[in-house]
Amino acid sequence: MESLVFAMIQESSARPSAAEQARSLLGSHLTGHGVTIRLTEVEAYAGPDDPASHAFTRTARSEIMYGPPDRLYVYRIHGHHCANVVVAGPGPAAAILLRAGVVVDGTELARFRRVATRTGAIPDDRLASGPGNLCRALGITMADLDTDLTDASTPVTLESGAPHPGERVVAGPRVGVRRAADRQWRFWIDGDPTVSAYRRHPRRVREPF
DNA sequence: CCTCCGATGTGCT
DNA sequence: GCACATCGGAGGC
Repeated sequence: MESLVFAMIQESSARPSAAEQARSLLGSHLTGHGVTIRLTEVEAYAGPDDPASHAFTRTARSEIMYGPPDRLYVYRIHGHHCANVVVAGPGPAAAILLRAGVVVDGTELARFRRVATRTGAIPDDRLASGPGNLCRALGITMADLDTDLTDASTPVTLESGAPHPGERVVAGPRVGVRRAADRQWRFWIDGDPTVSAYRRHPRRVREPF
């Protein structure tokens, strides 16, 4: 059986790129510890050919990206958690960073989790906006590292879906990355209020593909 | 052991 | 627009 994300791409018999698989994740439902979101913003990260990817240097941390697909890769940055879906790309390693979503179930629980870090009310469209906020809303921590997302008995699961009729998918450069900043590997649903604004890395470097 | 540095979020100017 | 809190990964020594 093919991987979850790969199975959603119907045309093309060739192995889909990380970017194609990222795009195909939009509209899918991700459930984490009682909260479900519909994905609206994702980014693709590849292997040794992608200087912005953790898999660019193969270490104990990035090893999971070289392993089987449909596993959850969680890492910490600046004190926050970020969640990725490992996919089987044409290269030796790839994962999709989950950047934002609309909460479709467990809204009260998501609000409760987010309130801990912020004063005052949080608008519903900000509950899972940004990779760190997404993880906090869904209760995703390092304890969820390597979760099999196709196993319904785990606290974190992924169900395939697609953008609603009429919704447009757009692409742009990945947020906050220093290297390979010209690669248009970020995908989002055009006009969705949960999608974050683009921010350049303070010391962005140009990189020939 | 030590230094550098982010796939970030928030608040302030 | 900018500053900074914050902390583990990675690599140099």
